[in-house]
Amino acid sequence: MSTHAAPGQHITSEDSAQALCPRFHRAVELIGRRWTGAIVRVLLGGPRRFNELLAAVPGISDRLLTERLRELEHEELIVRRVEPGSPVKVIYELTCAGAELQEALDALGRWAERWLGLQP
Amino acid sequence: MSTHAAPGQHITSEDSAQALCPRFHRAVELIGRRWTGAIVRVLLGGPRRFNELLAAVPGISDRLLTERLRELEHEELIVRRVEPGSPVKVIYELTCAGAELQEALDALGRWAERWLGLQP
DNA sequence: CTTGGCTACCTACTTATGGTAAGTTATAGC
DNA sequence: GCTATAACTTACCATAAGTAGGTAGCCAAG
Repeated sequence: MSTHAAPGQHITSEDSAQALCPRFHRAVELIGRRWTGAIVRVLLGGPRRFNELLAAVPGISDRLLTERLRELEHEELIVRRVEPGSPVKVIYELTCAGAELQEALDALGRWAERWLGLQP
Repeated sequence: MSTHAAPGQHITSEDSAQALCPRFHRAVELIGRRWTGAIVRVLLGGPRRFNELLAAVPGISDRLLTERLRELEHEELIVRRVEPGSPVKVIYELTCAGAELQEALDALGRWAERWLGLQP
């Protein structure tokens, strides 16, 4: 098994590409991106406005929140809804696909409760 | 778990710091780091040697694999065992804590099967 | 006894991603 | 006209990831 293909060469399906389910890989890369899991978890609690998310996800910057929301929208895990008015309200909520991440995120949450101490 | 607010409930800046369980946050930052989820998932299939992991996780470089393995070892999700011999064998396997990620990763895997297409 | 191969790394360098701060547009209140 | 708020942009710098190449220890072939 020549794993590491010569410089510049691409890894082909022969070599190990199927060793790990590619959909799982995509999923972990997607919700694993910094802040994404946290954002989705907040949205599991119901629709939220931009600034509510900013407050609910401690540490994230507005730039990154925008970026992550765009990505999630593109992946169709959330929808963006604009309510016109005095100051416009932009509301984000989970799609069906997004909401179904609950089981996985809850399982991860339970694991974290059990195994992760709190010392940083 | 007290993490979720009821649908529609308002999140204020006071509770924002605690709005998202810090352990969950650590967990998602930990297994969300690039490749980490994939590595753990391979190890759920049993102990693996360095080069076996390299082959089983398509796309990862040896440098990053080393780095991720060190991190996982430090977090006590895996143990590193060296078997002396002609060419030394270095074997990585999950600790109890690591093995218990199975539920969460399986749930994510099921979600990915259901919702993620394959087009890259 | 030198050459080449294997395993499990390490070092240096380049590119991509994340973080910080300031600016923008539009509307509203004073 | 001045200031505020919401939801972003833009510009810039820091950190993380990707790539290339090298190393040490051992073995077996030539």
